Amino acid sequence: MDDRQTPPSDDLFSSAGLAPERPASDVVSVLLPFAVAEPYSYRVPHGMSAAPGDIVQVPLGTRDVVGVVWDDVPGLDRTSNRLRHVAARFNTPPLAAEARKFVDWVAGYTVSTRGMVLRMVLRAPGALEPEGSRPGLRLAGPPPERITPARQRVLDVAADGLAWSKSGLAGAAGVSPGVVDGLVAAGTLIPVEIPPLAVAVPPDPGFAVASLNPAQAAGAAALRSAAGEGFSVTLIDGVTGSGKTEVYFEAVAEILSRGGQVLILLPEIALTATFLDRFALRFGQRPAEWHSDVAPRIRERVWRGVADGSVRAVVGARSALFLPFPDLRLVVVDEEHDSAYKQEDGVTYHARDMAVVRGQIGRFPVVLSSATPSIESRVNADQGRYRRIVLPDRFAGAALPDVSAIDLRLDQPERGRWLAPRLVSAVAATIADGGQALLFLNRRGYAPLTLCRTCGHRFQCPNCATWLVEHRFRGQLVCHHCGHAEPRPQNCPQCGNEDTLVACGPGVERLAEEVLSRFPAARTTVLSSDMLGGVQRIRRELKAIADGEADIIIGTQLVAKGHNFPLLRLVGVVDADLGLAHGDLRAAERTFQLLSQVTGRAGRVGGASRAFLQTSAPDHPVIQAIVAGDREAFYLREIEERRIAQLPPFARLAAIIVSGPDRASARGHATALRAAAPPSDTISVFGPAEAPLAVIRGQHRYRMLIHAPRSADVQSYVRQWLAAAPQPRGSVRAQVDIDPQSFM
DNA sequence: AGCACGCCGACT
DNA sequence: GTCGGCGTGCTC
Repeated sequence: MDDRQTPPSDDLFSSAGLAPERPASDVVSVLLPFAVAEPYSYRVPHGMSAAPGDIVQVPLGTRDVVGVVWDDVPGLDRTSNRLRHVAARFNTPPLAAEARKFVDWVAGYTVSTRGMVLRMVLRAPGALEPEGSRPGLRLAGPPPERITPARQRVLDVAADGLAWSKSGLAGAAGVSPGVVDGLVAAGTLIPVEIPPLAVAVPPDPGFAVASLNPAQAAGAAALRSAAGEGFSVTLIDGVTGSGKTEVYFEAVAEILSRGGQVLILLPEIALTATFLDRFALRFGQRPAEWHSDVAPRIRERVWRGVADGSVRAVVGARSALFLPFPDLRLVVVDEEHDSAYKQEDGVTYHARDMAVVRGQIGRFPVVLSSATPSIESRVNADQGRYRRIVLPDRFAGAALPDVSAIDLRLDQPERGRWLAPRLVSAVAATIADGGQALLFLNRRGYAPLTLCRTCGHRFQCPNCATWLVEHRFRGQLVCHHCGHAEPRPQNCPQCGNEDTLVACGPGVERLAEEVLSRFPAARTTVLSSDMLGGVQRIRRELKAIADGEADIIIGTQLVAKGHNFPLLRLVGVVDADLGLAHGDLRAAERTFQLLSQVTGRAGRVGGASRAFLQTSAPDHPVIQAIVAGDREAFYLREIEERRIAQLPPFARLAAIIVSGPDRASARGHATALRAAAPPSDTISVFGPAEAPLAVIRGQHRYRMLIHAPRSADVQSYVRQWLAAAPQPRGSVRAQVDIDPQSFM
């Protein structure tokens, strides 16, 4: 029956004896954006062409879905009666071959399906429809017979002859929309179509060329020449304030002047606002912005602009790596060591590593930048796989702060207080002198644990194996893993006794309480990611601090990252040991990075500055390295320890996390999986063991860890294993995490 | 991802 | 006796 639909052209070919086969474009592979293993085959209708990269709509079951024509040879041949027809082809630029190859590669590496990776590419659903023009008004007709002051104001505003939206015009003239309607009825204003807004004006590489110091200039020259040489990775390694951004901006300028597209990745959304301004100062225009906080309409516009090449520069979070760039020629990964680059759910990938792969596929340079490079990148640079640009000095002679440890065993805070006498007097001296002091504590809320002093009851999250954190300001007990919140009761829910609940340990709110009682006259600000008012509020507070509107800043991790506080003279780390507590393989590295960053906040511009680390382990190598200002000591030691223990980057790790609605089902499947692990001489499997955070959001979790030599193909091993193993049943899940960063 | 198909509790 | 709960599995 399908034979009836054979295209006439085929008959012509066959009758002429020219082509024994029908044209291959008859049936195409279409990759669909969900967890199907392989692309599906569809027939291309007459009069439609469909080539790899084309974005199409195809029928699937009872509905139509969006997919992308892929490069695979179709799995079904044209005689198959399962074939259905491509419904439509979108009038958008095709997904470039480089981007398709990237999707395939990421899926292979992360042991996920290509469809799931494609889903990350197609994450701006409205972007495929052309943006409709908006209705507008323009001054064109004769003036109205009756003129009123309000009408005159509208005419004055519209005298520029440009197209205005109705509300825009009314607003600018200070009149109600009714006045504008009257002028439309009079024929004075005529309706016109306003074309869609351009997303971003192309940045100008020559707008404000920076003056660079000799080290920066050398680095910039190296990056500029790398721009024409195909794939390379360069690590810019320089202390806080050494001007890394200015250096890689020169690489950006070089690519922009060659007409290529540029992507700059940042780990944190809160950082992008100031960064966009900085970009605009150098290039005259803000770049396009891409992260989860961008409004859907804008996202669509950016997606479309990237796809059609009109957007030349994007600054974004890790997901920006999956934008449909047709001509990407440079990726910069700023703060490359940051753990926010690791996506932990869905397709688990590390954006820094995937950026390097993207460069390899597109044959263009990748730049990694950090004041505290990851051990992985540092080793790659040491071994010559990455180039390295070292920026040794701070700008304008700004010195790194003088760091000392305060041994909490000798210099104890009073009971129920968290600041040691030495730190208190340093804060007092700093603010008396007109300087700012930052107290860093990486714990949100008031207290990490609340218990009843009579019966010992502890408040636990109903969905997670965690204690509830008291947030006194909100009057709630909150779980930091699932968001569960309940009011803090007056009486103990277990024994019923009144006023017996006590807060244990400090959070930033409690620290603020202490600071207010010690320094009642000081202007104190608390900065925390859960602050009321969200990202906007945080940005305002950061600016106020930079403008000198605070004396004492109390902050979590948020304050450690990339914000410039020019007046800061003193940094006090309230609990320097916090990150070292749960000794996973990256604990030392992460603590080193965090402490370097937070102490580096002080003294960016002129003047002596100090930092104190409150610690119970002043002899710990990480603390010692920070106090001595000896980065190299830390790196050499940490790299050597990894080598001896055969841990990454000297070996490969992968994790399989089995989760289920109850402990038994999770454990049962994990055990069954373990039993199915293929034997290997070189690859070892450890576990299953209950995850350190055994329950999150009601999901009980077991972990297995796979350890393999660098040369091993872990992905193939895991794929074979999972293919042969029993499939999870019910709501049990098994998730693969290649190169795990978190072991919780 | 949806959506249908398929087997077990409270209702007209 | 039926409506509907969502567990399971398929979609070119």
